[in-house]
Amino acid sequence: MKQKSPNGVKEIARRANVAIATVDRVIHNRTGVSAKTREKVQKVIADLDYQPNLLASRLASGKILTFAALIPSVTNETDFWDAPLRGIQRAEQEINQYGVRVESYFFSLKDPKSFTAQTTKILKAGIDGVVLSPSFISEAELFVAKCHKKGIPFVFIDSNLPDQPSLSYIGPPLFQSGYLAGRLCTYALKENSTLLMVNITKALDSYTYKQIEKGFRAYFSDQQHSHPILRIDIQQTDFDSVEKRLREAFAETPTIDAVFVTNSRASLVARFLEGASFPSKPLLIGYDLVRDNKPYLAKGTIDFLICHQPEDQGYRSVMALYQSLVFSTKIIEEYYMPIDIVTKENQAYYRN
Amino acid sequence: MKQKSPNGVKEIARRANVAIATVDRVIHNRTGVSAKTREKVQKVIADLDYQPNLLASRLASGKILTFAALIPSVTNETDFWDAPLRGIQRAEQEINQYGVRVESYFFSLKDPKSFTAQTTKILKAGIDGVVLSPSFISEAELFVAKCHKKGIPFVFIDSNLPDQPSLSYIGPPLFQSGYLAGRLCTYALKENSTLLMVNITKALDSYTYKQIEKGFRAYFSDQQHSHPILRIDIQQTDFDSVEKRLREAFAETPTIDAVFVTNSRASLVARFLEGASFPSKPLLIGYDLVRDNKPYLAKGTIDFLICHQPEDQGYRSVMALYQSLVFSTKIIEEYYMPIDIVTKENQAYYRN
DNA sequence: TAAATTTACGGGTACGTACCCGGAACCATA
DNA sequence: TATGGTTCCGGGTACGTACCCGTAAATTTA
Repeated sequence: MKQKSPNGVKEIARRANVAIATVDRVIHNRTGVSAKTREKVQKVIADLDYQPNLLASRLASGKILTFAALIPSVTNETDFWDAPLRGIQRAEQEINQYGVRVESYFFSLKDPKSFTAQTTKILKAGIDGVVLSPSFISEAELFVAKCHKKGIPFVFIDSNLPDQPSLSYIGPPLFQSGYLAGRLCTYALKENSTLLMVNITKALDSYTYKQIEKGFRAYFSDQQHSHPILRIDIQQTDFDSVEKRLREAFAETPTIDAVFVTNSRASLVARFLEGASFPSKPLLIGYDLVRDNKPYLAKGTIDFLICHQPEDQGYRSVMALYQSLVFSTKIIEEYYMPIDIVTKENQAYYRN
Repeated sequence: MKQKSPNGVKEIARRANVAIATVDRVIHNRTGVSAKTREKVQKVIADLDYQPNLLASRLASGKILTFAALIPSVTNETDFWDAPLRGIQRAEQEINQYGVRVESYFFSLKDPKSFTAQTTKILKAGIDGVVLSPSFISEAELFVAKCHKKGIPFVFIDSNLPDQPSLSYIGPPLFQSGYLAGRLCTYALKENSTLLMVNITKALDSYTYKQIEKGFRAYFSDQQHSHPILRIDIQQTDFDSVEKRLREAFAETPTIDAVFVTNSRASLVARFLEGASFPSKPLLIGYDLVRDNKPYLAKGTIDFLICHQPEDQGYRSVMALYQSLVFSTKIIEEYYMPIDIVTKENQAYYRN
């Protein structure tokens, strides 16, 4: 009934009067083909607008790719990295149908050595691609240099190391997200309000915080009317330390009407605010819909959380490797996540 | 070197002492297998936790699936549906590697007959699955009834027809998005402010508008202090009609401090606001980052746009069909999109 | 009990690509 | 011319599954 005209390489071989194997050589730029034959075959390929059948290709090759994901472990201090991990696993589930494995490696944010230890493991494991959070800058640089030498592609997730030969960076546009935080603060500001910016972290000097602060300040310098910005840095991440410093700050500066916490620890400030009493509660903005923040957002103590779809970051990172290695797709070098505003009202529908 | 233990059906056949064809019969619940043999094979399958190789499966079967997407065409009045279309095309690009085609059918939002005409075409085309926007309720019901009878799965996109045997609904949670609009309005409200809610549409009676309004009102009835809500319905979508009605409304009620437009036509209101003069510009909230809204958002005339990732809706709709038909994955019946808040500051990073 | 059905099952080929292996043609050297 | 080494190319099998076809066994019918 149906006249079957052979498809793919077979048809190319027929038209070019060569064997399938030769077509294969041309397609994969292998040696062992004369210039003349190569041209002839390439012409036929172009004429037919040939698209290889990836099903058949991957089936026949039988290769299985293994990716490594190197991210901080979830601790009881923060479950932020649970979301990217979920995304990574979702991606794996999707593509292991097509012969791809993803192995997750975890390190402690408190211990650079744990990071390095895992990188050693990864290099030994014979991996085809890496997703990593370059939390420790020099250690990460060392690692990706080795990857680069071995020809192993890598993508950065959540924070970037510019000027590295990474396949891609997938994460937030930091400056602009600080800028947005500025805008959101304005809803609480009166004529002579003061803004409070709080860094609760040990790693204050990181690129991340600098960019966010720049953006935040830029917003106000773009406005006609400016407000004083009080900045406090709290190196200890326990509640008592935070409370002490905040109490001092509010005592000293009673005009604070908006608080911006530059990372996911807004819940600590929220707890403080609930314990203290104010004529009118200051506006509170933070980052990330992590476990500890949720109840305070639901109660309205936290007004806004800025989020960058951490799960999707994980998913996209793995898929970027997959796209690149399997389909040779060109990958966007810097993929910036959207800047999402999460509130009490839309939280239920937010895909973290 | 490497000891090859045959995989998949071959290994099952070996262990169960039957032919591959018999294993195949069991896997696909085909007839022609004795109860005893069937059980024996099923046991082996369970023991091995066998997962069929979809690459090989789809390669061998050679079947190609065809989906239809039935959505409104982009007009010069609104380019909203451009985004879902992009998502649909992105999905197609991704899965046509695996033997799936997606054909798009367009209808005019002004003409129910064009909708019906396209459904007829689709039914004739011998389609394996349908994505549709059920803009015309009774016409859509007729169509999906026919699909259901033929065993063709369908998913609703952007708006829903409850109580239909759809595979899935993918779209916004309307009530809650109206609710959020309420919250966002409050930033502009003073003690005795009035709220203005504007419907600019011919199809006012749709489920969509009712849900949004419910949510919007619910927000204010949940607060202690309530504000009067003025609602005006404008059936003509040209600027002159809109201007006239708005002029009247603002003249009559000078206390309007926030305007909520219940669909993507906020740009019309923005244009009016820019033409008029106010002591302080009312807050303006609308829906969707469509072409016409963008400049007003950038200028700050529109303060917030609520968006529901229309491109992703298109993508997810197609993928839902794919997942269901190819992998027999169980699909979430009602997939609600997140409620995104787009402002001047984060617009550049919003993936529409 | 023999013949006619029906049921159960196995052999084998095809899907489109990857890649091994072996042979022909060509070239250089002695 | 004989020998050895390249370069170039084709045959053929494998990947894991789907499905056609043929036949032995079981069952029904005469």
